[in-house]
Amino acid sequence: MAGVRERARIETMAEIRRLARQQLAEVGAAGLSVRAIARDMGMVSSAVYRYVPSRDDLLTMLIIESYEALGSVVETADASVARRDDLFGRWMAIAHGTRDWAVAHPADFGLIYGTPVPGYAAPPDTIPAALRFTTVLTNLLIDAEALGVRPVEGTPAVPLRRAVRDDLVGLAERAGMDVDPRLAARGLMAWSQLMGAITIELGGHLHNVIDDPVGYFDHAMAVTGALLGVPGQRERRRSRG
Amino acid sequence: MAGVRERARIETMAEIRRLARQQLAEVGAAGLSVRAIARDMGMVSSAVYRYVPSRDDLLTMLIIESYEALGSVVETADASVARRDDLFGRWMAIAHGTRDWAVAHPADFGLIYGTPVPGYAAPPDTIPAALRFTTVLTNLLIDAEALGVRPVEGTPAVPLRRAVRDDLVGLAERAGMDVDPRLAARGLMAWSQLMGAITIELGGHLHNVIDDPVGYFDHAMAVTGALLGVPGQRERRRSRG
DNA sequence: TGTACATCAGTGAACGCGCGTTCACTGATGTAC
DNA sequence: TGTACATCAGTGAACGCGCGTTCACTGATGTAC
Repeated sequence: MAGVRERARIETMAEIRRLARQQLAEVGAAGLSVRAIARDMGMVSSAVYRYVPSRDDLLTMLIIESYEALGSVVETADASVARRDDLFGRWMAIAHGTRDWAVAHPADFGLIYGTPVPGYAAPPDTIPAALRFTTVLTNLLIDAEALGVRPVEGTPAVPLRRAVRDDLVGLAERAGMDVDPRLAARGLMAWSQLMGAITIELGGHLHNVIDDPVGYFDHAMAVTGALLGVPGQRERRRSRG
Repeated sequence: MAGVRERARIETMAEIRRLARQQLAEVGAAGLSVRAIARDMGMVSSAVYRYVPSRDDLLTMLIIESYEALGSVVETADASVARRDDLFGRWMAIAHGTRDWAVAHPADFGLIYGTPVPGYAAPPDTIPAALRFTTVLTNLLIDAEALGVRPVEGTPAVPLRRAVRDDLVGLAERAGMDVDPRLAARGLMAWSQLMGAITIELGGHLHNVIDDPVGYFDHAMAVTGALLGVPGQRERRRSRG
């Protein structure tokens, strides 16, 4: 019957997380305060310690949750594209999914991809959660390789230094990808382009520059997709017609 | 004779800034504390108020200084390339200059391009300082346009939405550039790719992925440069030979 | 060159505030018999 | 179904700490005559 106590505990826990997240948005990670949460809940501060071992653990919890939330959003976005060989469509869905989430939850995005909080080292528990996002991208690369995409076609060929090549081969191996290191490099670049575009927008650096941030983002991601070697609708339509 | 008093004042001011910057690195922007600075200087906390009107003004000072420092680094990097028509060389110098500075001063980089501190709104005084960096990039675009660079050549053509096109035309006009909006878009993208690559590296997201971050960065920026339409050494050598 | 006054760097105490965390406690909810 | 005991959510006080900012002050440095 899920006991009254247990149900209450779950609800209280959820409330703590909700208020913590709200505080994150209002005062930032460094300002996150156990006492403030207690105050918002109409509790005495020590009561919160029945639910959360310490402030740092609370922060870790929020980080993991944010990774999970973004991971889930991106998995859904990718999965929403029915034609699995529409790599461009999948890339655009992933990119827009990420941006939409980041714009809706800027503080959460900042928590995981923003300036690291000095003195706080994210514990290893966060790694699996963080992998959800990158796995979606990795799978896209694997499918691209399987479909015979080569990043060099149609986009500039830039040589890869030996050391970087080795890094990328290692990355591919660990991820179980059998992928050309150049394609892997393009994947990483697409990732950082995505994060960079979002970071710059959230940082307000497009104010008075771009009034249509979605439009600009869409364009930038389309170019990035092309750079990945993933043909856009236009190109594909042409090559089919 | 620059008066003893005046010289002392300048030195003390410099010391405050130095310690503030050190604190920034150690505890982050949110943890920046007037009292801690005073403590480090062996002064009483109220003494600092002879030099700095308030904590927020101190933060603003640091932001402006960081923009100036980065701007200066990038101006120097760009100027260090003797052949002004070597657009690729200039781009690479700018990119590496930015990364080197960011790696050497991660907290300062975070202050200006990292997660915004909630509740703190950068005053307009920061704008001119921020423009130093973007002006260097803008000039590169202007020179690219003058040299007849068209982003479409050799890199994927992706159509620009009307609204974004208008934004970019406006941007170009305000910056005094007579530049194809597509080229302007590529310039913005290069900027966000640059910032994204650095943010991701500083955030530790390349740990256990890339052991040679400089090499990877160099590759990524070379590809980005090609995307800008700026021919790389290799291509240029070939087209010359 | 010497004196009288103004400037200003730095002191020390205080105001009112917030923080994380511990601990002994009360009283309600759950469990075993 | 009823009683005895165990569990556990939440209390309230306390520890020791840090913060930004103001204010009346002392004493050294600078300036005008």
